[in-house]
Parts: sequence; structure tokens; C-alpha cells
Amino acid sequence: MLTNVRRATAEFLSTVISSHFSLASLTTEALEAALEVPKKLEHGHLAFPVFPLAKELKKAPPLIAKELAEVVTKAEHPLSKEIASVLPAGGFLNVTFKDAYLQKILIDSVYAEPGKVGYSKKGEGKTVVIDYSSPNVAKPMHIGHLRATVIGQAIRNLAETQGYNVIGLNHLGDWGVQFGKLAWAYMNWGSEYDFKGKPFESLYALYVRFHDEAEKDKDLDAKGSAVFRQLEQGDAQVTKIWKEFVEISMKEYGRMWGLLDVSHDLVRGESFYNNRLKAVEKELEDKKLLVESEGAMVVPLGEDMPPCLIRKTDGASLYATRDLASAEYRHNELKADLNLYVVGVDQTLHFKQVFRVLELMGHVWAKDCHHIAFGMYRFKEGKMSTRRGRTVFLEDVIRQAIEMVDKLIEAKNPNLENRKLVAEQVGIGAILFNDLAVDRVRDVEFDWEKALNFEGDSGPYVQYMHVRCLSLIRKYGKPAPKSIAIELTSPEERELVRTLLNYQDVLAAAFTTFRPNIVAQYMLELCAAFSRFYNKHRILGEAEDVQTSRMALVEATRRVLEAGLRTLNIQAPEAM
RNA sequence: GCACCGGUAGCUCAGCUGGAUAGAGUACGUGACUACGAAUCACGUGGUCGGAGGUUCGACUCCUUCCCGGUGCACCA
Repeated sequence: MLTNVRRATAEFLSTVISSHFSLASLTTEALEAALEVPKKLEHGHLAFPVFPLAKELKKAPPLIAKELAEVVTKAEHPLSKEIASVLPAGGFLNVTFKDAYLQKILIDSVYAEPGKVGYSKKGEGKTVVIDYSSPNVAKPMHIGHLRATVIGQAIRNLAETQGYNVIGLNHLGDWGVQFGKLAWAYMNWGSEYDFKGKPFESLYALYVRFHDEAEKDKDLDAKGSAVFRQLEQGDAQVTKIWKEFVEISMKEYGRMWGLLDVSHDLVRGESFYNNRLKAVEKELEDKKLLVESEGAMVVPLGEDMPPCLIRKTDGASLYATRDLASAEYRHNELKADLNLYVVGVDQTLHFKQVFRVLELMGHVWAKDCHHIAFGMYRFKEGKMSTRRGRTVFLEDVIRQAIEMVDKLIEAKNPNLENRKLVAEQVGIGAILFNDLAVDRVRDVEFDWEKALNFEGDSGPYVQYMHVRCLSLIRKYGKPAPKSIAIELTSPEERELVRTLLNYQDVLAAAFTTFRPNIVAQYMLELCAAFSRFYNKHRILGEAEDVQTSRMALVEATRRVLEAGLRTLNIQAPEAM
């Protein structure tokens, strides 16, 4: 796509510039990095800001640009024949390519590898381990899990577009004192609940009840802790109960992941690391990092951070201990070149500490560990709490969206086939897009009205454009042409081609910054460009060469839309 | 108190490593379905980019400082 064009242009410009001016440092690489995609097409397809050259050449930028434009226009180079104009504009050198050239590049790259539009090979031979959507056993998934799930899955998809080998990891929260508490509750009150008929609801009810009663009865927490110790020592009865909890919960989460079309490759709950904790502690001890402090064992981290707590006064391990073991597991056994944690911003300090400890341990790969933080959901009513049972449940949001879409279909397209399926695809698409379109570090205010809005910048808008493309192709009646016969020169067509060519860069940028919203925002831009084209120009029934050329453009658009939606884990229905 | 993250149109948000006249959606007003799907498009109203300094040819973007909001700060995860 445009990536290749930029490279070629940089080479061209660098040879011309270095033969014309005597400049110390302007490599092809530097030039490639300096080349910009202007915001507006009137500034060309690629622009080179010459300002940095001004000092060395002792000339005003507009003069340099003017001089360069003349030289580049005269220069002979394989690329010359593809360039329509090289014009100076202030301190910028604006390069515009011939429409036929870009059109050909677009079509070639869209058809190059089926299903892999915009892919790159940057990550080839490397493995990325990504930990996402890891819920805590016995707690229902609420709206906050949407982010951990959807952002994680999107980054996972993005990693695949960059050619990485991807391992999606479910770091299930299946260990800790709360399971002692829950087991205690189960043994004492379990019979009051319908565990056969409604296992997960019962489990959650026990959880809420335990915390309610613990506020009144101060001994309850201690009883729970005692049961957890039994669990840690491998008590058969408690272990059996615990396994049951995990199973019930996984079944419930599986249902939710199924709805969202999310999947992991590996489940490695916190309990998985139990038999590795001793080794971590020993390693820390051998490396003289472990220090006793107030009865606990910690790793001091310097002035700017509180110490990392490794072992409690009572000898038990902690969150950080398990994460250290997990990080080593991911590096040593899963062979992670990149280790990503998609976890809320409230864990920022924790991960900073863990990564710092890894550094102190001498693990150079600590730099390849990244906490991909996302902001919290806020509510007008105040903070949400699972313990108090005051929550917006993920499933309710999804169901609500599907129901609203279903009503909309009834009004707009009552004879639609697969209505149920489409309502699901569109409803879920709306929820996912609403979440993915905003920068992940921001807190978001959950707003039912906005999440369930299907007009304007939204998932259904993007899906609708895809449906439109498909509808055109259906009416066209033949497979879409694989080439653009004539030059499409209207502003709308040129803008659409230009936007489509950016797709590959967008994927790369979204992955390197771990920000799926870059893709989502791009999708909106692309849809707007397509819409303007569609509304302005007739496609079917035009003269043969015009019709086929525009149809080829429609199909190219459709493929990029489909690929982009897939990256965001949103379905592209055929009709809606 | 210290640390990290946010503050852009009435509201919800974009703005890529500093680049050309700060953009969408929504809301409000107007127009476009006897032509390819109106979940659409076009036009209009709406801005001291939290405040103040600084760096730079150029700052929403970088630095300093202050204000507001969020989050975190040792035996939970």
C-alpha cells in the first residue's frame, strides 16, 4: 500500500537531494521518516517538510522547496513517470502521484493475499503473549470487563496482522483468600441455594452474602482465611469445592466470550503458579534482592517507588509473587518476545513494580513487558461495586443492544433473513465499537444512550457501509473487476483511493502503540470517504469502463472494511 | 502529602513520531429518497485546545508551574 510508495519516494528524493545539495545527513531512512501524509489531498499524497534543511543550507525554507521541486521534476528516475506533480508550498515539497499508479497499487495490494489485506511481516518469527479478559472466579463479568476483553482481543488481532505468532492467555483469577471465604460460605450456607439449576448465580449470591455478613460478624474473615490455608495445603474436600467454583465460572465466562467471539489459546490461572513461587523467592534471595521489612519480605525499588511485597508476615505469597512467576513462565516456556498485560489503569503501580523487580533480577527482557492500561468506567450514580451487587452487567448491556437492534430491523427491514443473527452482530458491533473508538487510557462515562446509538459514528454505521458495498456487488451480478481500467479523477474517488491506501500504516501504528482506537477512527474516515463517493457518483448503469472501474473501487473498499471490522472483532453482516 | 493518567465545540470524543486554515458525531436549523439501502449525504450555528510562562522556523502535541477531575501509594487481587 502506501508504505511501499513512501519507501520508493524516499529513495528517489534522497538521491536527487544528495546530488544537488551537499548535505551531511539525509539518508533514505531519515527521509522516509520525515515524509508525511498530508491531511488534505490538495497538499499531495506525500509531503516533505524542508524546514530542517534551512540551517545547514542557510536558505529560507520556501526557497529550498522551490529549488527542490524544480530539480526533482527534471530528475530521471523509474518513479518519475508515476508522479503527476512535485510542487513547493511554503516550506513543504508536495508530491502528487498519478491516479492510475495509485489505483493499481491499491487493487494489487487488496488482492495480494486473500484475507490478509494490510498485513505486514514485521513480527515474523516472533511470539507475543497477551493476557486479556482475565476475570475473577465467582464474580460475574460487568461492563468493566468489556474493556479488558475487547481491547485485548483487538490487540491480539492486530498482532496477527503484523505477522506475530500470538498466544492469548487467560490469567484467570482463581486463587487467593477469597476462595477460602467462598468455600466457607458454601459449606455453611450452600444448601440454601440452587447450585444445580443456577450454579453461577448461586456462587455470586454466596459471594455477596459473605461480604455483607462479614461487615457485621468480624470473625468471618478469619474463618475464611483458615479455609484458604486448608486449600493451600491441598485439603481434598476444599480443593474439590474450589475446582467446582472454577468450573462453574469458566462455563459462565465461556458463554460471554462466545457472544463476543473472543478466544484464548491458553488458560493459566493464578493457581497454576503455586508450585513455582518457591523458586521465584529463592531466585530473589540468591540475587540478594530480598529484604526483611516489618516482618514481611520485600524487594526495595528505590526512591521513586514503594517496595514490592513478596511474602507476607504469615509466610503466604502475594499477587506480585505470582506475577513474577508468570512473567518468567511467559518468557522461558512460552518463548514470549513481547509480553502484554491488558489490565486496568488501577494496576499501573503494581506492574511498574513487577517489571522493575524483573530488571533487578537481571532479566533484560523486562523491557519487552508492557502493561496495556485502560481507563475505568464511571457512572453518574457513583462507583460500581461487585461486592455490593451494584453493577452494570456485561450481559445486560449486550442483551439490551441486541433487542434494540432487533426492533430497528423490524421497522426498517422486516423481511430480512437471519434476523436473529444479524441483530446479534449489529448489537454487539455497536457495543464493541463504542468502547474501541475511544483512547484506552481515558476513563469513560457509561452512557446507555450513547452505547446504544446506531447513528453517526458507530459500529452499525461502519457495518452499514459494508452492507451497501455488498448490495452494489450483488446488483452488479458478476464478480467485481480486479482492475481499474480508467483513471478515476473526481475528488471523491481520489480521496477514497488515498484513504484506502493508508490502511496498512494504520494497522502498524495501532499495534506499535497498542491502541485499537486508531483503527476504529480510521474506519469512520473510510466510511465517510466512501459515503461521499457513493452519494455523488452513480456506479451501476454508467458507461462500461466507468462502471467496472468504480465497481473495482467498491470491492476494494468492501475488503478493507471487512478486514478492519475483523481486526476490531466486529462482524460484517451481508445485510441488515 | 507523593506518584501516574486525563482536561479540545452545549454534550461524547478524534487529532499518528511537533507541521500547512484544530476535526467528527450528537444536539439545534435547512435541504436531498419515482436512481445503486435515508442506520445515509450536503449546508449552517457552535473553539481563549483548563490558566500562565518557556523551547522552536512552527506547539493541542515538548518543558516548567498552577488549577480541576480520576487512579494508586505494604501484607487483597
